[in-house]
Amino acid sequence: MVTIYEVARRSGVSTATVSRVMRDGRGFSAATRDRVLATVGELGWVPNGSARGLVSKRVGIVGLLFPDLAKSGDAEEDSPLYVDQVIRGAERAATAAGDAVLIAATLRSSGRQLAYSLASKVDGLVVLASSLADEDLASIARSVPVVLLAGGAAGHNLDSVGADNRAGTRELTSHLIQAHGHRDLAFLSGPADAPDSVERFEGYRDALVAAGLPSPPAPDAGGGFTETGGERAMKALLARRESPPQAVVFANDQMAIGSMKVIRSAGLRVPADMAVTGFDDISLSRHLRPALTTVSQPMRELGEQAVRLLLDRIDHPRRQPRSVVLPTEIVIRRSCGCRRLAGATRQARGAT
Amino acid sequence: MVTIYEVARRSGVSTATVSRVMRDGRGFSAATRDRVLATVGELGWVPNGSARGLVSKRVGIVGLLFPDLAKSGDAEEDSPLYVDQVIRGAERAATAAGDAVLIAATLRSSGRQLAYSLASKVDGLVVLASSLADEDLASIARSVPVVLLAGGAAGHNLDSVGADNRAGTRELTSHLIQAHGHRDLAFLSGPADAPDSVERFEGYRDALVAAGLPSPPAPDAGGGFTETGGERAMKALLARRESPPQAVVFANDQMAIGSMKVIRSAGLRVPADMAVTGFDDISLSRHLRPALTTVSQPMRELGEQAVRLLLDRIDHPRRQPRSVVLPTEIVIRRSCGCRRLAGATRQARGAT
DNA sequence: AGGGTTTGGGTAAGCGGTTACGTGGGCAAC
DNA sequence: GTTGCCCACGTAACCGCTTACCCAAACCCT
Repeated sequence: MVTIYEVARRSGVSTATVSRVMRDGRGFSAATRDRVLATVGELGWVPNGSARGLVSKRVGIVGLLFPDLAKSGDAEEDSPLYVDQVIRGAERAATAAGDAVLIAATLRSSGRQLAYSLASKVDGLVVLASSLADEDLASIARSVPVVLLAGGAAGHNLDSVGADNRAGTRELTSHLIQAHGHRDLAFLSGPADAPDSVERFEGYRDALVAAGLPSPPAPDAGGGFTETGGERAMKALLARRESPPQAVVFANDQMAIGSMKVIRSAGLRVPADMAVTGFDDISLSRHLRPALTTVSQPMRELGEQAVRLLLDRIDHPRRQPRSVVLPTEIVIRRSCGCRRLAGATRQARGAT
Repeated sequence: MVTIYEVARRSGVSTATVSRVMRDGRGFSAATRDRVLATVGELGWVPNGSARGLVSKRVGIVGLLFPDLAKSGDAEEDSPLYVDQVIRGAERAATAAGDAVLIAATLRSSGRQLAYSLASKVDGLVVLASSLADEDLASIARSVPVVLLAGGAAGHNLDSVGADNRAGTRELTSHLIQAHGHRDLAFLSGPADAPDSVERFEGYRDALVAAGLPSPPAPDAGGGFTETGGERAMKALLARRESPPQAVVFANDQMAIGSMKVIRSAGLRVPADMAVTGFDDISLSRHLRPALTTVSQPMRELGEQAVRLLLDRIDHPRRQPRSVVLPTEIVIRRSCGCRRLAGATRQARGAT
């Protein structure tokens, strides 16, 4: 392994000069710079990041922790596209800042271990909701900067970024009520502990209340944030009721998609017999037949913002924690019963 | 920032003992261990990864370099799901081995810089085809272990993993010819420099030749590996010919999907007027109407294998480079004209 | 009882960079 | 001819761990 000493020796300068050439860009002549750079190229020297990180207290890596749904039981194909987009966004923001992103998926069981292992390798951590038990999150946050993504910032005094779930679902549900005249609705939730799902249910309830309909105490059924989760939730819903509701609001797109085949095999048609909506606007939803009416949230931007907040936090450790809420937007397609798509989307800004 | 010295002092032991407790698990009494662990918990100490990496010559991080198609021009939504799956696979294999994955997307322009920046932070690199110019790849590979993913291992003497593109496309094309009796086919390629695309075209040609049809010198048209790429390629194809071909073999799913609307607006129906096939079997393809006949390749496994090869290489620097080819499998759905799905898939093992 | 081995644990030398500080030469200002 | 300053560069301490080596006490055997 070639080191800075070797480079210095071969260039006839000290290691300090080599280091300066590689960094600031001052304190040496052009001739020296060229000589050093030539040696570097010749030797193929790559400065050791650990050594650099050790002295500068900054490794140029941010971590992204997310829950691995696929691993924890459900089918492979159910893996959340949502996370992929967030990863992409995080990568983009980090690269733009000269950093890189370290990713790790937590199982319920291994979360704590993994988080600590990550923490030792990064300058800070972006933690997606439900990747970590609350106590582990709190513990980690004491030793490394953390920003929370998509929920649950409540108890912890941390930076956080999320989408306006509540306003989005409220707008969407209102559309179902006002534009389509539905009065018999149901909400099928994601995992009980997912803050996203909870907020979306609240938006749903807001809309019902605003329309003078009874306020449901809890979601009608629930499941994972996955296709099979949606399948199960829909089965449970149909089994529980004598007649199907006029419209079903799902906590996310994948659940809505998963429910489709259950609906069909129950002899029902979407949207004629039952309107169906999702949340996220994953790319698949647009291609579906009927195309899925849903709420789009800026998944990639979520990842970007989270990393930006984190980098800012790293540079300013004692700044007041901030909370960023990105707007969502309803996307009207066919599955709600709409036929024409003019003026189809509109932004849902909440007052949360 | 709390260090091992602080932990040692508070526990009344030396740093050596703290280190031993955190690592091997020998050379200290149970009482000492408990005392140290208690202090660690109390202080929330996380060992500094840089310091550790500096002495142990191993940071426990592997890098994954991939091309960012979205960034480099085409629309956002065209981003390759394929890569996301590879990332997940890599993450899984790395986590299983106690490592983590650092990801970075290269633009054409910034590739070299980025690769070096990554190289300084990792123990090794998985490089996806077309993330790096050939010369940069060679240069990087001299200073850090590299395994190549999905192509182009030819010139470089590196470990590599890929899917059996050629056999997959051959089987699929043969199906079009034999089962459906098509004799007028077209192939629409991905980026000209993508080894995957080239191999798929070769498989296509193999099948034509095997059926006694003329061997085309080159793809009928091409584009990026994206929806808009498919759109453009299909437009070019239709513009160039008097009548549409009976079947079109695309270099990947996203292109096939992108072409659908062009086909429809040309007044053609899939598969009645034109059969269409893809490659990859992204999750979207199953949900399409008509569902897309395609070749599935184990994207996640590709990522897993690549990381495993890499970790192996890191442990054994002078082992002979290996090349792993994973089998592909044709997935018969509706877009080729098939109506019944019995015995729908079969593995395509090549002799490559 | 004496010598060898094991056990528990301390000392300190690095790992490969960065950077505060020091130094000598050249040059402008007086 | 001094003095003072800037520039280009070297010296060496230090970042926070790991581990080779050393040592004392306890244990075991003949």
